[in-house]
Amino acid sequence: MTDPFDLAHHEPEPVAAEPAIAAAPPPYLAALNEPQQQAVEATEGPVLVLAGAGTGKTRVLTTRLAHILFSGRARPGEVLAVTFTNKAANEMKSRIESLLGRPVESLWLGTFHAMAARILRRHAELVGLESNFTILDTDDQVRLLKQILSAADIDEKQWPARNLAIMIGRWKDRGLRPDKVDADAGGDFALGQAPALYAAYQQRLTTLNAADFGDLLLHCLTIFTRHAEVLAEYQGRFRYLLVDEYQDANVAQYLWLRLLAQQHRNLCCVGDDDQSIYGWRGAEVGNILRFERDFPGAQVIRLEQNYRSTPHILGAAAGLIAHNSGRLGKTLWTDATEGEKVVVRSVWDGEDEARVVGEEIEALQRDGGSLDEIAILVRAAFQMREFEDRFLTLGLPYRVIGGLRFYERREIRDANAYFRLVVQAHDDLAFERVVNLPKRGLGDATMQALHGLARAREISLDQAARELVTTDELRPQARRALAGFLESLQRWRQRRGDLSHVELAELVLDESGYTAMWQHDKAPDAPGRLENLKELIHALEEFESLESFLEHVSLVMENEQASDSDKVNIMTLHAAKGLEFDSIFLPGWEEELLPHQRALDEGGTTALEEERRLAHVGLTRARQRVHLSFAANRRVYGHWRAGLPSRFVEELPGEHLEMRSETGFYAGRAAAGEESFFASSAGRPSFHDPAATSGGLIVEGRAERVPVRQATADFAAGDRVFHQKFGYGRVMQVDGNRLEVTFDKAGTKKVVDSFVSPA
DNA sequence: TAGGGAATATTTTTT
DNA sequence: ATATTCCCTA
Repeated sequence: MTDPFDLAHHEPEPVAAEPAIAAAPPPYLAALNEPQQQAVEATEGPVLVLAGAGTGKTRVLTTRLAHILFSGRARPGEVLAVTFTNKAANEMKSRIESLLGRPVESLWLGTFHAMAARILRRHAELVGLESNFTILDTDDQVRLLKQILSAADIDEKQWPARNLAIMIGRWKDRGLRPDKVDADAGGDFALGQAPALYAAYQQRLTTLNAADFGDLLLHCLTIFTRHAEVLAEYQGRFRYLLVDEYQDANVAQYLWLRLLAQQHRNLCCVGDDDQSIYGWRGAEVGNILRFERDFPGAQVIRLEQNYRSTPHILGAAAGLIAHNSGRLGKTLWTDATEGEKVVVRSVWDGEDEARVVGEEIEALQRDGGSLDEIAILVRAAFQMREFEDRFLTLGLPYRVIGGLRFYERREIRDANAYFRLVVQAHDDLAFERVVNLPKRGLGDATMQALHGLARAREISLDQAARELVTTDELRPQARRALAGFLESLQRWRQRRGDLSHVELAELVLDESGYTAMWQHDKAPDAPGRLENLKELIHALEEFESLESFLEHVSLVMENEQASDSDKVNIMTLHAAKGLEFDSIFLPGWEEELLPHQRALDEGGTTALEEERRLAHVGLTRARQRVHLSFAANRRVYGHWRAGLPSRFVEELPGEHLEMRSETGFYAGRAAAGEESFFASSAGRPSFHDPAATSGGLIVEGRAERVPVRQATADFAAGDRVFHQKFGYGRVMQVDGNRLEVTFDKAGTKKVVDSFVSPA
């Protein structure tokens, strides 16, 4: 009620002016197609917007929100809009502001976790926390669980803390508090003690005044169910709720939304069941499939006009995803002209694949294409290296998207631990992290003593340390070091009043010796770490206080990606969701890699369908062209393995494909006495090569040997050839069946012609 | 306490 | 192959 920015007040057209608006729709509506308009205007009651890839989902979401505000249906503080990533939240915010033509501050717009944290800070005492509770990240969690495992005398070797963390995370995803977890839910983890360990972990978190990511939602649920008046407050407040990427919501998030939406029932969820690729981290496709049942009277609006891809790409994607069952079903269509067919190519191995992709990219570049508009989407990170290697030799600029985030770096986490300790003296995890960093000569013995005292007295490590230095318990050296550390902490805490938080941060990093530690480190990455620390200080400047910065770090820190010069993008298929590029390369469409073997092992058919959706996401990222490829051989963790084309290749409708496989290629292998890639396929799913009709490759992937194409190839000087061991090269001289070949990489060699094939 | 050598585990990722 | 993590010894 005290929102500083009350839109309804400033708005020249209050609710009474509604008919006039309807008669002449505002410009932002006119720019939308029919179903998009419906999705924007269906403000009342539950709405599910099924938005296929490239159908203008974000546009609908933002316009809908703007429409709700413009029409005076709600003030900014009465709208809750949730996303999964900060990137999505930021994008939505800036687009809404540009639609409204002014900044909006009081909106509840952010990630599920940020919004839940905001609520939880206000009512923390209801779940036994203080409002300044610490938010632990995955790393802290695992450290804590390690302690709990060792306290319970469980061999961390046999039952890794990380696995327990994942297990607990999944329980939290499903909204299960320790008392709700089945006694046998943990399987044989630590001989069935997992649920008890979960309870101990929660106990410990409360003592530490800390919450992990899952708790943010879970504690909210606890508060909502146990304190009707608190729930009622938020239910009354949020007149309209919007949810992005609903297919990614887990059960806890679903319950959270359902509770909050109960009073006004104006819940609009936007999502695409065909893009659900996060089941492995708790997302429940069931949420979106059950929407109409969960919210009776719900309208379902389908956005099916695709503004991104060509008909061939959409056709290929549609044919693939049609193999999934249990879909809500959408048929994407487009006005676009036909465009290029999806290029499917077989290659010998990963290196070959990278070479071919490199060539294609150079060709695109020659035709005036921008590298920024090209992306290589891989299933697993290890596939990236091959491309990086190749692009380095070609001098082709690239960037890798994803990977370690800024705040996950060790030095940043260390620095933050110092800040946390200054702000919150009893942050034991932070204390432990930095008490001996840089080395102060405080080892196991000291820590044992500290922990013992802290546990016995139920006090924090900081307090325990203060007591311990007044006794003779520690060796004089350790005692002096610990006293010095405590003195520094005290000094820094006192200076919070007279220094700005930025100056204080610099002082802490400096006086603690942390900066000096890296300055003296001769490791090659030390200078980079110092750079990062500088960047951290720089980032601090944008915040009012250390506290607000720390909240930002744990919840809202962006994955800064400098959009610098023109570069090819390399990323995983997961990281590509929500992005689009002119040209997409999809390497590694092989059995065991694209339907990933581990996914299949763990999740069976469900996982297979998720893998298929992943492939579908890959295809639908492309505006103009897709080149996909599979390799006959791939080096996996140092071992060569023969592979089969992915079953997904087979599932693509042939009319949208163009096969480009070098004829005679595999024969060359067979002739050289290698085990053919198809020959190794006995007992594997059979593979029908769509090229069989056009390219004269292998027809059925049965166990028989590929017919040897006996040297129809007479080589002449100047021919490009390929050799299994030496790679590509050019024939310099012919002497009977012996060739002198200058290889691109291996230099000049004499080889027998049956060992090379035409390239 | 530190540093080296062995052991281990390598899908996907956000908060 | 490789990177990280862990354990043990000096």
